[in-house]
Amino acid sequence: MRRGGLAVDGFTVSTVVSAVTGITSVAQLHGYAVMSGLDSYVSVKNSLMSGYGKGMLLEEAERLFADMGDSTRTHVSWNCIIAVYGQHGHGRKAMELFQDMARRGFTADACTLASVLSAFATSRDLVAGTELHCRLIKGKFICDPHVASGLVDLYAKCGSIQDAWKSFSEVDKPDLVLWNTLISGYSLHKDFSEEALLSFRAMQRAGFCPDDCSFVCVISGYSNMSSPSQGQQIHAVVIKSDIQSSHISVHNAMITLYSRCGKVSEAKMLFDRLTERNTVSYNSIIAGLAQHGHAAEALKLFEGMLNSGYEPTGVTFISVLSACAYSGKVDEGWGYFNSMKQTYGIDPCEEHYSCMIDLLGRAKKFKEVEELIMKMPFSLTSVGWTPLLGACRTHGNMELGARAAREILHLSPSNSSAPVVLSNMYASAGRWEEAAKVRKLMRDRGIKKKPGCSWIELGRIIHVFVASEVSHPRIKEVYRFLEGMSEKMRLAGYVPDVRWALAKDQAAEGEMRLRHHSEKLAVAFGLMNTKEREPILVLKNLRICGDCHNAIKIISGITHREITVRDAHRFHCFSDGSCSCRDYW
DNA sequence: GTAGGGTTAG
Repeated sequence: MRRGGLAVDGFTVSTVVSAVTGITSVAQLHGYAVMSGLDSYVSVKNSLMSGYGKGMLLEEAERLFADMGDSTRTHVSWNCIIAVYGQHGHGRKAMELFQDMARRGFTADACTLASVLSAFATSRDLVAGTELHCRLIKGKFICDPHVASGLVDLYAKCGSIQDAWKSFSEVDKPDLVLWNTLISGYSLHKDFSEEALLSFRAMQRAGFCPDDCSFVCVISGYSNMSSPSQGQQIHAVVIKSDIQSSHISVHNAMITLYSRCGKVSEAKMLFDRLTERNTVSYNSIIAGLAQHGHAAEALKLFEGMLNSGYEPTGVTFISVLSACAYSGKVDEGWGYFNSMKQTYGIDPCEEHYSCMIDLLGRAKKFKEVEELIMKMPFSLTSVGWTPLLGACRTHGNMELGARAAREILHLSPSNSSAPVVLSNMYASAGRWEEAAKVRKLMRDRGIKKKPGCSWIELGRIIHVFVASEVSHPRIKEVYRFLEGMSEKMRLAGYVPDVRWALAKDQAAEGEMRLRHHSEKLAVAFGLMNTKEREPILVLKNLRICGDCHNAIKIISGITHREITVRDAHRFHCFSDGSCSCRDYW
């Protein structure tokens, strides 16, 4: 351009700067602007501020803004710095500037509000966000798609999905991004996966052509549904849409979708075929492999990732540490945990500590767990206490388990799984009175146990089984089938483990209850209704019970079937009488 | 010249 003899003005530099996201380029352009005197243009300063913000260099942006002073600033300068604070998750700071701006006589526009709201969404600040929303209700701004998407995003990320929908419905003509925000909001909530799909279709009916982001959002909604046939269906839609070749994030979402549907080998194939990868691609496949118990492969891939020059992130380490936890690799886990800070400059957050607690707890190293908790730079929330409680149950550490359960109940009083686990622990140790006390506490507080349910998809129909419930139309056949198999199971070494029966049952009654566990019913139904040797997949909302785990191992041996059960934590792949988790879970 | 949505874990 310069060689062609055309003048480079402030506007050109602004345009170029805003098109550049890499920080080195922004710094270079900044240098160029200073040298050529173009930095006297406000528009250039504004764009440089945005450029620095996108490059996560908050201080540089702040310096530019401070140097400008009130005489140079325009309302766009204010909008830019507010957006930068939003990108860094500083909601309250964005709000302060928003108020400051008004005090100094600058008028806020839709652009300003969209940025402030997005800042609150990023910082999950429902209180401040709602306050701002209330002040907007009388005005025209809530009908602006940019402002509305800030509201939808805020409410969805803070868990108020109904309010997200309300904010969406205020807008007469939603644009593509607003639709995507709604779909993404639904996809964040497991119970609203169906709505994510419905919105995706509604958006198409409204005449919009989904972009890469729409696909990413709807695919992550599908991932929560864990329905293999629907997973394949959306893959077909992606391929047909022709969007797939160019968008790495769509592929990454598909990798997760296949993993969560129990098809980790398909996920791996997809990953292997990628011509372009990024850190998230690695994070996705490492997570998938870890959840399926392929710890060695996950860790090998992690090493491959490092060798190929990809920088791991905090999320990478969550998968890596959970791979170690699932496979009992204590020393390796410590090595990776320590390398986070030392080698990669990543400060471990509570999730990482929680993985370490899980790793050490499963390995029965409770002393090390307590030391780690003492050394932590913050106090544990239920995120960390939950795996510890699980480990205490596995190893029968009643005292520490009771403490963990108390802490969880204190921190999140409506948590229903902690008291159930605790009362089961007491019950399996024969401490019935204490078990009953916990049950009473649950009743008093109105805490209800989440019913265990398992489901299996056959011919695109999802069959749901709830423990001890007889609502499935063919439930009698299922019981007959299990009855018919019980002798073979006994001969193969199955002994019912009544420690997993709830409450104060007599042994015989406990055994009956075990037989009614939802995962056994779903597995039996699968075996009855599929061809010989056909693998089956069962999904469960809670963790698989120890007795079912043992029973399904034996069933896989006597029926020569590959049976995969995905519970709330991970996948168990049973075949020839053993499980991919090697009984370490 | 400035603004809104996305993938990964638990």
